[in-house]
Amino acid sequence: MAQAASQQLMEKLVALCKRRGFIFPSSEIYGGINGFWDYGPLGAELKRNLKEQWWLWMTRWRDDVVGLDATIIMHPRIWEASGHVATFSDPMVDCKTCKGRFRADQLHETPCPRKPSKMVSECDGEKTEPRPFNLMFKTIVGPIESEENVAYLRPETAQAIFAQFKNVLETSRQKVPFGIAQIGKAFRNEVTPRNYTFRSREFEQMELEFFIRPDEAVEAIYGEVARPTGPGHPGSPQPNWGWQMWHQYWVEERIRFYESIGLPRTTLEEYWQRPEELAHYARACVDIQFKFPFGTQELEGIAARSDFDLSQHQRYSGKPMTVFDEELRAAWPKLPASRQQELQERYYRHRLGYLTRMGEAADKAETLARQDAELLAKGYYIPHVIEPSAGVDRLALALLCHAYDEDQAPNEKGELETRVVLRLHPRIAPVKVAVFPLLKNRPALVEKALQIRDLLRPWMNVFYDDAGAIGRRYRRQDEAGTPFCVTVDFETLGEKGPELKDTVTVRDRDTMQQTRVAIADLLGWLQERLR
RNA sequence: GCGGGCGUAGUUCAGUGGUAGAACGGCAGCCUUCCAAGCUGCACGCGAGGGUUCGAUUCCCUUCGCCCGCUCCA
Repeated sequence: MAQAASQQLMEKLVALCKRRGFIFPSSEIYGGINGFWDYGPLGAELKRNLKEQWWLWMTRWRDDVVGLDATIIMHPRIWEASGHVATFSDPMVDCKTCKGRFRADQLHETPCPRKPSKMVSECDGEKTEPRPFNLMFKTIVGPIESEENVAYLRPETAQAIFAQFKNVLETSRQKVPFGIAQIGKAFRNEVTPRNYTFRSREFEQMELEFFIRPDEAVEAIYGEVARPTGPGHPGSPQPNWGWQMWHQYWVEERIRFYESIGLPRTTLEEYWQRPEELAHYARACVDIQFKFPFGTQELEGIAARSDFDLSQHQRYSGKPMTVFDEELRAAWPKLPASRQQELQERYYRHRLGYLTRMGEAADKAETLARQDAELLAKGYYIPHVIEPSAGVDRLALALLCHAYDEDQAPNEKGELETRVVLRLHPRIAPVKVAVFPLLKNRPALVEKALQIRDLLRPWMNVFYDDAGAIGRRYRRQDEAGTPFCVTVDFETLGEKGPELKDTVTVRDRDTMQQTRVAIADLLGWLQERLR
């Protein structure tokens, strides 16, 4: 029953998005293309506002984060370093009998789902040939279609940040801890795009890579590392924070962001990945999930990625990804020898573990890890990373799902009718204010309304409408999620007495209440409520 | 990728081997002194391709897309 209701809600939402111009199927006149969606006039505004809010929140309003806008196609070696070529392109075998799909190189180690006593390689299910299974979109750079010209559309925006880490560090006058933020398209050849726009093949990400000192460096400088003492926001960043504090800080910051654009905490769930679920390089990962009608699903992942990413690029590119930390350099010689040794040993073990997992030969791994530990004592390290990574499209979908509402409103005859209203937060509403003349066939009303449109237009997205009855125009804006409608009536013109001259009615989307506001105060009145 | 269901107007639906209608919506005009009013008119569709047929939206095949379940999900 609940399932049927949620399905109905999604169907209504999809119809509304189509009808009002939020979201269309891509290439619809040719029958559409699976996993691709376009944003119409209202959707484009919504998404733009969403990204704008994120950008303000994550970079402009902070001193310690800067932006980046990198290319979608990058050097293919980036995806070898990141691990995407390996994990995204295993040849797979499908079993037509049990419908299972298996990695071709693991058939001898994977039990058959039907007869677990046998391995897949020895069961009698009918299997396909191994087929390459690449979740990255491939393309050719340059006109020659040859293997060495193959490149990929990025499956995530993050790697560009790591690849440009050194350039940004050197030009931005930032010091660790600091972050690099980026918004951009990413592409994944998903097996099954599903749930409307939730899992699309072309999508947009908003990612922050926040670079922090390794705990050993914090400890060397400040004596000890501050760790979380309980749940909740830990307050303003402190220099002695270790990775756990930073991770918790970003989880809480991100939730505050969602609250600021109209997703209350009650609509969200935190999912802390269990140790066995974590990627091998991750120390922790929290998914911020939204309770979609089709299930509770991830909006954003906040991962503590250790120094894995920059380390990989250091190994693959041969360029050092270390930073020099003057405070660490100054603090180190003042430490007792035993402390130095203990910190170096811990750092060494961490580096050795990483290098070994990445397949370096034991003796080489030991040499490299020893070098890293020596560098630490001189003030050099590879920064660790906290990565809050959000999907723009699924967030837009979450906002639409949360905003969709139906209530009862009286029509002209006083009968109750169902009113569809998108209760979007004013910050992200595509249209901030609609301006109407009460009647279209009175030139004085129209003229005044157009003046008000022009008055507000430099400051916000305004929509002017004079077609049909006023009630109909209100309802149209309700479906678009417009928080305020301004109507110019005969009072505005001074026909009902001088005291209401040059005032307008402002109608509130959610309460349908009307307020009389002087035109002179209108801009300020609205801006206060749109902030 | 597998199995099942479904594709008719912007939306929700009806219908037929002789090339389609309703409601709501949209646009234009008239009207309308605050919540989808009224009148008049207009526009828009059988997902695509192929086959059978004198003729296909209807039957057949292919394909694309959507929904559900499974699978997958760095």
